[in-house]
Amino acid sequence: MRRSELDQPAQVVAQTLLGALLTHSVADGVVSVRITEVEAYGGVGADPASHAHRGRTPGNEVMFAMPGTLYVYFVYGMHWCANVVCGPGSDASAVLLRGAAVVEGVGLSRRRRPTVRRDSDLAKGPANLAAALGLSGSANGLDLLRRGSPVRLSKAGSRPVETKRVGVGPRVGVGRATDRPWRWWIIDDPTVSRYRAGRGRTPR
DNA sequence: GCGACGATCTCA
DNA sequence: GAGATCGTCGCC
Repeated sequence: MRRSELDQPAQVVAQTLLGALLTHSVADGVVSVRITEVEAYGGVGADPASHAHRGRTPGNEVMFAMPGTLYVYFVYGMHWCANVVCGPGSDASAVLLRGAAVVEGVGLSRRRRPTVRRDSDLAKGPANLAAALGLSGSANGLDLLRRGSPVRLSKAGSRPVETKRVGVGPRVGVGRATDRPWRWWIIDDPTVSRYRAGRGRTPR
């Protein structure tokens, strides 16, 4: 996958990433997933629901890195979530990876998620996706396009997803800017998470 | 320095 | 439908 494909607004990149492959290689082995559900988040001042909305802080600085950088953050005191930093430029927009199908390394991902029954649940939901891939804070800031990087993004061997098979709707669990249909998923795919409305909040 | 709250998940 | 669980940021 070329950097220029990611050097675009997150809403564009989000749809590009459907069907793409994300691979994490460690000493124990490799887990590779096919992305089935994504959400776009805007940059500074552009999206009240984005971590970058209020500007650069030590916690969100990776969002300001170049497109193709992996942004991993910690939520709810126990979960990690993974994002692909987008553009244009380093505008701090990003795409949250919410769902995926494990296509390689099912055994390793099952060891990371021992309670899971169905394979389709291994990387269903953003925190589960990060867990199945073994992504945590130490992967924050990695370049997903650099040759030799432990976490890689590619479209090799993946057919583009047909437009008619892509669903669109509001983001999950987001309490601000709830009117933006910035979530995309592959229709009828069992690895797409269930929709839950966010707690309502006064716009900021 | 403090406290509210969050891009979640699991189980009842 | 609620609890687990804690880092981060904004505000006092």
